Amino acid sequence: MPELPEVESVRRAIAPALEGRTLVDVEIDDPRLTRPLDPVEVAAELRGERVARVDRRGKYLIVRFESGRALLIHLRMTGSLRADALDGDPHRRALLALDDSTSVAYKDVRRFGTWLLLELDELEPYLAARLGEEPLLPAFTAKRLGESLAGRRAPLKAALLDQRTLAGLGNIYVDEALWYARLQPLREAGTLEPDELRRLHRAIRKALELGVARQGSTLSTYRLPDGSSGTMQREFKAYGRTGEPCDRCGTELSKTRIGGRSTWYCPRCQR
DNA sequence: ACCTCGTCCTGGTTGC
DNA sequence: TGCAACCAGGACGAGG
Repeated sequence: MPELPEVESVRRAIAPALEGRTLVDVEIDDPRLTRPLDPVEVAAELRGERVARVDRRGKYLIVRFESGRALLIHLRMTGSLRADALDGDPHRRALLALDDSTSVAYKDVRRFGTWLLLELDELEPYLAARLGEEPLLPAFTAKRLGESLAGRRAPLKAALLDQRTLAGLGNIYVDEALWYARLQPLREAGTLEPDELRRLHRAIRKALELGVARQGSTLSTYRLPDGSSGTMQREFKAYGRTGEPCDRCGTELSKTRIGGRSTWYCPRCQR
């Protein structure tokens, strides 16, 4: 499931292939990808655009064109960008042909992913309405985290999955961060003490930075643009480890369901 | 304003 | 063995 570390890993790997290149042909096969817009029209709009830079905000990839427009790509569950045409792949949903005769393909088995073409003045409002602080930037502090959780009665797990609290955490990295922070996922989000907020702030940073360093976690479909796998799954402390001993205290890890999402935690040292 | 839940999707796994 | 039911979850909209 592409979360911040996976999207950032894809960005770093695909940026050199796209930056400075002109889209000489664009093919979009799945109407769902550009919904509610007609994929044929979006493809036509993209043709001739030259890529200035590839950025990331939360779990969004931002392909910025020299015209000022931007293509906002969200991989959702199973989307992936590949530095390859992926000819014959039944799950290829779009194909970009570049002016250096290379191709970038978009593959998405479950078709949750989205492509949105925005004008220069639409991009920042679109993102600002949906996303909180960028957790790996200096502006994200324990104080800011406290402010975004203040007064909230939802469980910590649910509050951290909300992209407006902070941008980029998904089911995996929330469980990992809460394990590092020694905080119970059902804790009421607005009740954290200053010391707990500092622990959570450090833990979020730690989980995400390790994820980026390992180029994301490959459980089934996540791949880097060259088709290789991330290795963060080897570092999991909580996610998916039902019944395994906690690396800190040895207690068997528990699995529960919070906000409709599977949640793993240590019932002894996460309070 | 805040919170929870159902929906969209497909393929792999589980259970009868 | 075959097939149905279940499970995975990011974002969004409906409803409380």
